[in-house]
Amino acid sequence: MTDSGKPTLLVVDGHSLAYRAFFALPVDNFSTKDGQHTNGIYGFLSMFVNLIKAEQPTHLAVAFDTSRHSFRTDQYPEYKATRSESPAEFKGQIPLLQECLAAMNVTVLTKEGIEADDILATLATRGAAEGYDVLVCSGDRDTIQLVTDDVTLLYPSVQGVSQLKRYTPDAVVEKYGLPPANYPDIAALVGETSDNLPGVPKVGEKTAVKWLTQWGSLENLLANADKITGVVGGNLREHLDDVTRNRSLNALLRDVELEVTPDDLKMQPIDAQAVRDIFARLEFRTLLPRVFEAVGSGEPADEAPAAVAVPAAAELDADALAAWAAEAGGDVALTVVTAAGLPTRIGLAHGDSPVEASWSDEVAAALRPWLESDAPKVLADAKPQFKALRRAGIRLGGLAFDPILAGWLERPSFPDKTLADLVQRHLDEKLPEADPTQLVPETEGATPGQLAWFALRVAVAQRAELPASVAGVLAEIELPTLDALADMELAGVAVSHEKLSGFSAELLARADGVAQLAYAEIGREVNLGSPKQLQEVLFDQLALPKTRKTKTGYSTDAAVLADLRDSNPHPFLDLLLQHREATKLRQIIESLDAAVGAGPADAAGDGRIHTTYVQTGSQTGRLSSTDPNLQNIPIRTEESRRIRAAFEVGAGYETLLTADYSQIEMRIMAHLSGDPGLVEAFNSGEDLHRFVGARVFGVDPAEVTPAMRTKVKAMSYGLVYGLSAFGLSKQLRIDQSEARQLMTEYFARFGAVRDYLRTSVEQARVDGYTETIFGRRRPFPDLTSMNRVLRENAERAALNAPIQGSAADIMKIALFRIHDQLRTDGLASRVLLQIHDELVVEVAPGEWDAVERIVHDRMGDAAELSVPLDVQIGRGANWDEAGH
DNA sequence: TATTTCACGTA
DNA sequence: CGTACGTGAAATAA
Repeated sequence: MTDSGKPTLLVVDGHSLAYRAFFALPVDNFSTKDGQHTNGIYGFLSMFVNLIKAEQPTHLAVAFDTSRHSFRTDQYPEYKATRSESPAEFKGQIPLLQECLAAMNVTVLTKEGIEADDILATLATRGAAEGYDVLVCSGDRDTIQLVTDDVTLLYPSVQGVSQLKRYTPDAVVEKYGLPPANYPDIAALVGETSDNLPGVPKVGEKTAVKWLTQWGSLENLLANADKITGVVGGNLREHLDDVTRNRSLNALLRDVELEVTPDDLKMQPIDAQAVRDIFARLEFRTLLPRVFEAVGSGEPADEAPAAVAVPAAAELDADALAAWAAEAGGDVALTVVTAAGLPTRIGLAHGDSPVEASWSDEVAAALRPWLESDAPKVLADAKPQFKALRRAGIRLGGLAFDPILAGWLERPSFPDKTLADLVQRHLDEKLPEADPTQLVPETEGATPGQLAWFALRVAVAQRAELPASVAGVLAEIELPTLDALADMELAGVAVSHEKLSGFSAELLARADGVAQLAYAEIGREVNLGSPKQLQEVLFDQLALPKTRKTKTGYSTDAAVLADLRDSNPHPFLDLLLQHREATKLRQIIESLDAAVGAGPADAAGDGRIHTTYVQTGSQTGRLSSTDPNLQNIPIRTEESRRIRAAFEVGAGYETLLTADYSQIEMRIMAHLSGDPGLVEAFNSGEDLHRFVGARVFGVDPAEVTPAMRTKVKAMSYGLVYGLSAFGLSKQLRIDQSEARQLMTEYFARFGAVRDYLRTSVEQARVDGYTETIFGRRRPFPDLTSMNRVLRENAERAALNAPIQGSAADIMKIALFRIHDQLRTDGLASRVLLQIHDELVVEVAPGEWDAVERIVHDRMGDAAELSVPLDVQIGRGANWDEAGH
């Protein structure tokens, strides 16, 4: 609202300003880590929030061009024809910018065949007529014609996009000597090179203004063209048509049919979560507070009209609750509120009548039959609730849907982490949440019954839009796996504190000793853990050749140091590598040791480590493991295996069993590609790499040398990741030409593999997603990106996704079948760990034979492929012994 | 104090 | 210029 008391309408030309920002800001400083350029978006938004803060508009819209084609190009095909193609780096930014604006609830306007400036002109004209103070912000000079007492133009100066010059009628007169309405006349005479609209030769702004002042109007000037003397007079007479054309083209349309009126453009509170999401994606950090400051965080304690009345949950006693559950047919949503890993409250919902109760022995006893039954249940983020119930002695049955898992399957790249996110996305409502920072929250959070009510409605919405194949993955793979994971987390794995702490002390002593020697080599003490200080030592003090560049300098990673050691041997390098190894191992040991018995509050003191498997933790379908991560325990070096030796069979159990799939990804490649050679390799029983090496190098399997085997092995594994000749040469330390030769030979023998990889990416480009053997999908929007880095990254990931994902599916199927069968067969043995293609099982006394058979068979028959699934079993008192 | 970067462990 | 993850220390921003 301005001083005049009139509302202020701000209309912005999104395209022209983003384009200016694109050139004003260096691309290099504004790209996400996967290569999406963001400088235009950032520059635009930065200017935009400043503008909003400074001008405090009450109404707001941003207009965009739809394409280069418009009614002007219809009239005059050469219009803007000389304008060069906008850079590839810019193209993808406009849709993302529009997403940002949508998240901010800013109206974005486009219209086919109409340029953004015509939309601005229409809104400005209408707004002024309807009593608004109008601000037009555009980088196109033609918008000067819009300026009136009610319409001010904000035009970016050459210094930068954030410096906006205000054009009022007076300012226009001051700059051009004529009122705004005459500006198009000037422009018509002068012409506009950037629009490919030639004007009258030798006529610039000065002459144009002089003529127009003298003759009063363009029409009068043109009518009297024969009275103009000199060369310019002749030029004018020769270019009368051009001037008329220019004048008709540079007149902005003021009556474009729009679906909105100025009144519809009232500023809306932003969707704070959506803004956070998109900014996180674009890796904008400093912008977020600025946006919130300019337009408010939009988190409406103030006005948020609850779109839908949330039904109050009825508080029931144990018997009433049990009766309610027994009567409810169909899906019932369930929410278990937990504290310290145990249930405290429980809520149920079915239809529009949520009910709830505090957890008690009575409630547990009354509800147990229903909870353990197959009656279908919907739980959002079921695993922790499942675990809490198990600690209370109840094993939940009938898990039918989990909105969090469903959301992840639908959008694995950007999973919604909470029910609140899903309520926003699928219901477009706000889940009432208490402000955790307030001791006595102003806003009440949803009660357990209400949470269940929301979860059920989200589930209904998700079920309606989940593709059948994805719904199948949820029901047939993910939900059964969830049960198994909960049990694995509860079980934990026994780890010997004694073994760990002894080793840790040893490593600490060694690291110190090595560090002292390293200091002696360079004559001073530095922090060997600091890449920055190491760069000084290596490249300044020791003047070693510069290595691979990183964002902040030159790399000092192990591969680089090993190269450096070959070319420029120096004792410091060896000592540094030794120090790294020792400190890394020690760090791993320390964090494991801290997790023994400590762990989450709910598991303290049992001498076991309880990891958490994040079922939504990957984009391919794999699990991830956190707190601590037990999927990256060292194995490669002799020394590091001492860590695995600390993972022991627990009290009351007899031994550990490890089982792993050998070359599962290559087997999946063989299956998916149907390559006869590769299929034969796996069916022949011959060692895979020996077999492949024999084919590639044209020798007998017996004659395959270790060097040959290493090469084809690297090639085979690299294929799965989309390896290039460059990458292969680097890894094998051979010439690129030799690497290329190797690839050629390989594909000559295994051509179907290449065909498969090629067609699967092309198919993904068409579909927009990849699919595993079992129907798990992963979207790949970047496969059609104009940005080469983005596109090629997406291509490699798309190549890998069906293979890694199918392997993950197979392992999950094997895992829950083993888990389930151990229980139904009445065995006490239990699965403890999953490391992508390996399982670790704790075997109870006397159960080895039965357990080995179950594990072997269920892993072997988890999927029916055109090649066998080979399973290796190991046995030992600890993980190192059991491994192989 | 919170977030980012580098390095490095696994499949 | 090889996919998929999680963690900790140091550096950097706030």
